[in-house]
Amino acid sequence: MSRKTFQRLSLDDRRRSLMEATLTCVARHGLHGASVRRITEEAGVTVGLVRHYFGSKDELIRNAYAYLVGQLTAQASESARATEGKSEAQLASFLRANLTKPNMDEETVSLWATFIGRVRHDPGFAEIHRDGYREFLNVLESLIEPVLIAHGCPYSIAICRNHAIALNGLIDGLWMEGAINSGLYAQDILPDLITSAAERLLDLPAGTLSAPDIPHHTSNAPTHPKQQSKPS
Amino acid sequence: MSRKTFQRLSLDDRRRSLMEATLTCVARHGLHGASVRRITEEAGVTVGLVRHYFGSKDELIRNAYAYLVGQLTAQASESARATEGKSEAQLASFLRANLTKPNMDEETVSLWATFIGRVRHDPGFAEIHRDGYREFLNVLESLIEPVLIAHGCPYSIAICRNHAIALNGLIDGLWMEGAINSGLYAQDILPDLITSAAERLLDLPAGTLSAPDIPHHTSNAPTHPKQQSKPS
DNA sequence: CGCACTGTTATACAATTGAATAATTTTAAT
DNA sequence: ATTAAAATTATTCAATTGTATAACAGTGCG
Repeated sequence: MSRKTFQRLSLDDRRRSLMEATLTCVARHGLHGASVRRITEEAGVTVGLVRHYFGSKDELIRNAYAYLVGQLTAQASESARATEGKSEAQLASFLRANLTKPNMDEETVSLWATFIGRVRHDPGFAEIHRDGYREFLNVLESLIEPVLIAHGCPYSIAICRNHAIALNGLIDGLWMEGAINSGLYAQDILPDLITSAAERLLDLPAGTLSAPDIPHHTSNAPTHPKQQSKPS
Repeated sequence: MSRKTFQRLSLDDRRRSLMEATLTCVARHGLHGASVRRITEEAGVTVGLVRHYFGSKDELIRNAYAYLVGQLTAQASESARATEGKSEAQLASFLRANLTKPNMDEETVSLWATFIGRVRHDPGFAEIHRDGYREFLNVLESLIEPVLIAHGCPYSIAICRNHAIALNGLIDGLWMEGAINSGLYAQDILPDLITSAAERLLDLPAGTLSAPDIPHHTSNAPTHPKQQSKPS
């Protein structure tokens, strides 16, 4: 009857390991099925560590949520930052990043929704969500602004913000429904769909955001390959 | 120690009562806090009835979810159907209905998100969600079609469907973020924002959807004096 | 090498959970 | 008014939950 041999991890490593195990368990079994025992088993440790590192299970879950939100926005804005070239390309890259892997992932969306359900009841969750959302809006605004200016669109802070709100809604909605409703339509259509939709939302000429350089191959558009009617 | 006096309810009434109590409890305490005991206490009965009417707690929750989804789409499409006049007005009415009370409600959105998190793990939830989503898309398509035709827009089944997908994404995203993020911006702006956004998404002339007849200048009514009556 | 520190394991415990069963009351038909 | 069937209550039970506590073991410092 020897004890389990173990390895001491640094504070950050152990905390991250527990948070990731939490996300895995919530994704697999839902919030109600993510018990401390399952989480710690997933992380390969025993239950005591939750109390040791996070004080309580709730605090662990809150931290895991913040960890997830951080990763999501970081990945998308990183994708924009990594795109060289004109501001249109960066905005397009950001939009597409939200509707392609790894962000566009059923498990991730499912996780996100599960946590959103707790925002209303837990002030800690509310704060995490609000901060994440605010940052997302800010990134979006900073990407929209130069595009509007470059095209001589009517511009003001209020206009820019409203565009960001609408665009964010579009991203979120397509992201959620698209990831969960795999089956009603192919997810592949979403990146092209959102770039074209964004052009119209921002009153940009058609084609501004789609394929300035790279051919995005709008796969199979059977009958009407493109709608380029521009009513005056 | 006499027993609790009780009243026999019809099968439908009792079932609905239990489903509504379930939604109330999930909204108040989250899924994990909606225990059979709390639910039945909310409904004013004892725990045995869950087994009697639904067989298991999971089945009760599934039914409550279907009940919620049904109410949501019914209310929105009812709002469109009740609007007399041109097809533009009906579409506008549908859009606005999704972003005003009673559909635009933090508790409702929170409920919806909580359930969405289970869609991935529970085939029963998945079916309910898919059916509800499909119907929502269909309603949207049937509202978009006549508007496109009336304005001589390029039209095909594929185009119409893509517009419905985008518009549905916009609705869902604004609905969710708007309801939960009260504080970052006023929810009042959303109805106008979505009508104007929808005009651009569908390539309609500006003003087509906004205020054809009715001035919906929703003067900032701080509190909603009238409680939305639940369909009995 | 020895020793203290603390990360980690192991175990215990009270509370809560969903479900099952038995007992009782209401309702409606006769 | 009797009676049978169904609805509802009351109670029990095993399993699981989150947390608390004590014992152990890996690590680095002297």
